[in-house]
Amino acid sequence: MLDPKLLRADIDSVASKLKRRGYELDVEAFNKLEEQRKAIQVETQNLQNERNTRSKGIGQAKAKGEDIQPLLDEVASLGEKLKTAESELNKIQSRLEEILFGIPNIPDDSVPDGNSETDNVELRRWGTPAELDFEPKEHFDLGSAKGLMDFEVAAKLTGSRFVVLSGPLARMQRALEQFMLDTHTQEHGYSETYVPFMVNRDSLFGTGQLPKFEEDLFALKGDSNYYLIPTAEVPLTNLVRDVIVDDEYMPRKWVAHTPCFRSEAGSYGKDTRGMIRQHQFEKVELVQAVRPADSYDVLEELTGHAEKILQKLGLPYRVMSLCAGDMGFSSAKTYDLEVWLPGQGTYREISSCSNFEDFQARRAQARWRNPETGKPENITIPEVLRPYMGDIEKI
RNA sequence: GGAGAGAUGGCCGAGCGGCUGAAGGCGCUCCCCUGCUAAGGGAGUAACUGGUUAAGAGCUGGUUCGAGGGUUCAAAUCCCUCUCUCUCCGCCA
Repeated sequence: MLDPKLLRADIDSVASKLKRRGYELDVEAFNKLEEQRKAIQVETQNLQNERNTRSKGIGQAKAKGEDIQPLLDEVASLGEKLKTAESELNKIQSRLEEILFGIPNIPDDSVPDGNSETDNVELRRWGTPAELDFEPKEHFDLGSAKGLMDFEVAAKLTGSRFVVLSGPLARMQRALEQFMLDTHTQEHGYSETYVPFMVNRDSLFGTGQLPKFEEDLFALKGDSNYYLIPTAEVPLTNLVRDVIVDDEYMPRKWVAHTPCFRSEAGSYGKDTRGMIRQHQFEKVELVQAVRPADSYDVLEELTGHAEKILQKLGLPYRVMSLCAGDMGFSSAKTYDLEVWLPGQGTYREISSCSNFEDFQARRAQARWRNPETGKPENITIPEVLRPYMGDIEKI
């Protein structure tokens, strides 16, 4: 959510920046509502003030043993007036909020113009796609041929857009997860984190999936408050929801491996073959909470961390700066990493790095200030697990 | 699933429906004292937000004692619903 003060102070420039991403802000409507809000809020607070001082007076009179009936008669009509004013104020404020929560983040000035994918700007390439003297196959042909990747049996178990991996392929997925976690924790300074795979509405609201994108989520048991996470970004970012942290707390660097669940509503017919657009997939997510002034440097740094993984794996890729019209709702600037897919003869998105500025923080009421340092305690690791944990003996 | 207890400021912990934004303690900040250390004395110490303003300075309002409703002139205090935490019993693919 944008800073309401920014909208009050300089709505025109906000509107023109939002226009770059194809969002039309109704300036006139907002200003009008805002004017009403101000008038009614002042009136309401005046009435509250009157009630407070009068009630105090009644209390004091009673304490002195005076007759309070005349005073009670005086305030008789106050309650009704206050109630009316308050409900009017609530109505206007919730309308303002509705507008506010529906406004996407402002694209940074460095974000290229454009409306769609085709306007994204390539920044750099790494690696060269191999020259092959044979016809490369798609991953699903390779996997299916070896009997290690089975979409049919997954469809039987659940439905379309799921997969069963077997033997070395399942193990390779695990190896990738481990490799990424180890690289990010040991070389890039992230703190490994295990989080719930289900979150409540407040958390989804904090990162901006709700209220607008409910249909992209899997909810549990109808009207329950539990949703499967579409990305670990949700639990990780919400770690600091409603929290005021100390300056020393920053920067915070989290990495988590989780399954992700997406309904892929609206993408029917797209990428129906293979593992590219599944309802369930594994992801290693990086999230940093940093001081506002550092956020753009950190975006570059974090993108570099993601690139490092592809470099170590020897996978050619390119870095795209998404244009204003192609960025996600909460993002102020986004880089996509696109990896070369020999079977498709093209680069495809594999990773996405965004700076949300204070958009999510404000939504989630995450602020910074005071620290809470816990004392570390030693936990002995069972011997058989040590090989999987870099041979350390204690935590 | 059943029975019970609880949720108050950075932390601990009081709190008869009005004079409690909240006693007391700890912590923290500043000052005094003490040749170091320890101790002692004094003062201060919630957040958010509206209006005003160039202002995150000041002034002046409002809101907040787990959350949401309600009763009342007045609610941390009374009533209802919900969430979470703790204890005991049951269940556990």
